[in-house]
Amino acid sequence: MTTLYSVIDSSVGPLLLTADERGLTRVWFDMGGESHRPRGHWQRAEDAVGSTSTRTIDTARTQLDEYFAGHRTQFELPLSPEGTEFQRRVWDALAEIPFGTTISYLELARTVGDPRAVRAVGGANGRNPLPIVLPCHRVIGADGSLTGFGGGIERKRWLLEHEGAI
Amino acid sequence: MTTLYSVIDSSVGPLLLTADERGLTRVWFDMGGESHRPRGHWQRAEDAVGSTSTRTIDTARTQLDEYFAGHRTQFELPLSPEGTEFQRRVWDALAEIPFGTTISYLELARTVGDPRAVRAVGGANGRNPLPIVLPCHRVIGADGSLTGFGGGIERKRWLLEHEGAI
DNA sequence: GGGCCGAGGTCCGAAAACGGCGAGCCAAGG
DNA sequence: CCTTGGCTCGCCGTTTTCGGACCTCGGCCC
Repeated sequence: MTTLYSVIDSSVGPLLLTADERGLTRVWFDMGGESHRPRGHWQRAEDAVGSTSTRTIDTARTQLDEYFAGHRTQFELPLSPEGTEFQRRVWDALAEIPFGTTISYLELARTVGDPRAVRAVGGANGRNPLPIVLPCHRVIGADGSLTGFGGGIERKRWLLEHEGAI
Repeated sequence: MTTLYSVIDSSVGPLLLTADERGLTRVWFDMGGESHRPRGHWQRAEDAVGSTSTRTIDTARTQLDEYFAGHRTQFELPLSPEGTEFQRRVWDALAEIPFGTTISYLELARTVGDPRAVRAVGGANGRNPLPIVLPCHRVIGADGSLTGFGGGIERKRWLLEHEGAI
């Protein structure tokens, strides 16, 4: 199971994408420092044309471009996020939130099954490996505050304004 | 990083070898039961001729044959044992013990740096993933007793007699 | 020979700390 | 009154920490 990567440009800065044979594994924002640098054992997607993983990254790039251009409201590509059973349940639920909509952590917890698991849902949200594609930015505080975002509140606000959901 | 395997015959019974691109990863004795059965996701070395890993396994087979035939007293091939930093220090030290020689756990502990870490060295020895190649069988009790061996004391005795070190 | 103890690293399970929250309460300002 | 902001507390999955048990021993005593 080899991992490929590629960096693309976007309205919220460069994005580092990684994928394996099963699908897209991560989307990283450039937060400065180490986190945005490719790991040593990854291979450049450009050097492995024709592979499944490369096709996944190409598709992701295309659809993200369309999203930022305002021509796409949902993503359709193979995903392969790694996480616990609970986290995957939360992330699955994220995919159901429509473009331009927001919901609260409480509501999200409810759809996941346990309204009391609010903070746990917050945690899982914070560890979403596929921001933008899995729209964790559409989850906000019950009082309407933006609360937090792995890529920085600024990017969260930008995305919500771009979707006309501010 | 894919793992290849192959089974070879030896004077102490069949040996299951595994290797990855970096080198030999494990040598398993047949202890009966599950432990000697290849894991599902490994590939047969014979089905991947030409790869680095296959060459490693071929080399290992050849050198082990020579060792058991009495024509070889040390191994020269890429190794890739997995373990903690402490364990690797111990295993590195193992490689320095000459053919036909024995040392005590205490001496080994000393060369590793801390004479008090005797039992820890015993533990690391017990988890040596590359028996025979990394000669953990040459480590015996300070009073000359054989004490223990992952592959069974019988094999330890056989190896030491074969090396004329009994 | 047998038994007891001290030693260092690892493994494993238990317990505590930590969040991208929400509700309830209280105090201050309009 | 009503709103805001600041606290406190309970909730739940995850991560980290901590404490014991275990071990291919060696030294000491009987």
